[in-house]
Amino acid sequence: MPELPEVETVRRGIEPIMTGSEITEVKQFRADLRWPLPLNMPKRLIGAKVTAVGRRSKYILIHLNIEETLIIHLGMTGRILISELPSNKNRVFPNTNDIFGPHDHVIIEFNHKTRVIYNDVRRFGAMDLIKKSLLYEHPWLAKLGPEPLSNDFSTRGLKDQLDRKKTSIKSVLMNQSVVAGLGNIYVSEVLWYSGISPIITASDLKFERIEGLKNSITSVLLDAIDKGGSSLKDYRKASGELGYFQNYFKTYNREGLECLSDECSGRIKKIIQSGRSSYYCPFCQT
DNA sequence: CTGCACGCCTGCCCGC
DNA sequence: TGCGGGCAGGCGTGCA
Repeated sequence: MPELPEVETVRRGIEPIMTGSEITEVKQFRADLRWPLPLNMPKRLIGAKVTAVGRRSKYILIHLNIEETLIIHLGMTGRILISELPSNKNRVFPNTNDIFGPHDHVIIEFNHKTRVIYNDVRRFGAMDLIKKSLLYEHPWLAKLGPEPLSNDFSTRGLKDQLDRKKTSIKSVLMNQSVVAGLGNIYVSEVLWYSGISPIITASDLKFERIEGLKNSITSVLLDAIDKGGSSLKDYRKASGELGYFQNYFKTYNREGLECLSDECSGRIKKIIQSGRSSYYCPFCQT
């Protein structure tokens, strides 16, 4: 589910409450999500202090004052929600604040009486603890392409990648080793803003069009982050609020509706590429 | 090597 | 109303 803008929104939500805070308790309700959770995770985390909350692509990085960093991935339906711990003074039994949902899998509590709940219906998410010095050699991170909102992302670099790909631009932009963080929604949106058809072969794109594509990637992601990401079914901000970028979709979920480009009278078409839906305007995306 | 179908899970929506 | 099929924001595996 969550793509770069949603993950960044969650990161910004948890950053102020986690940074500088000490982990006082970790409750883990199952041994695995998509993969096994780190062995003895609660024991390894309790007592550690969060030094920073970072992000690489769709992965949240919880930096700690111990030798390990916690990596969190939200998969398709993962959420991170902040909630207050019940105060002992007002504690009643049963304490409704301690009744967790069936999809709450990990709870991390902090010294200032706030807790963070990891909830994931489909359990495609994952967590791992890895030594700081090996963080970017982790299999999840090692092969990622440039961060699209960093200086590592350039038209020239993107062109070098596209030139070597003989498949559709849609599939290539979904490939996390080409550029990190895009998913099915934002690839559709970015291609609409660039006027590029999702079915065009990546290596056929000329420099000028790739420059437009690169600029669209940057501007769409920044705009989506500004709007708190896109809330369809599962995604929520850490505060529980909805993002609202979905109200600005030009293509995604708009099959049969009119193209929103000026002076275009086309309708949005839905096709399947590599098993995933692509939405585009056949008239103004060429 | 590349590209792609598949599976992992649960829930929801649609058509019959 | 009930039920089966298809679909969903990701990603690693295995095969051609």
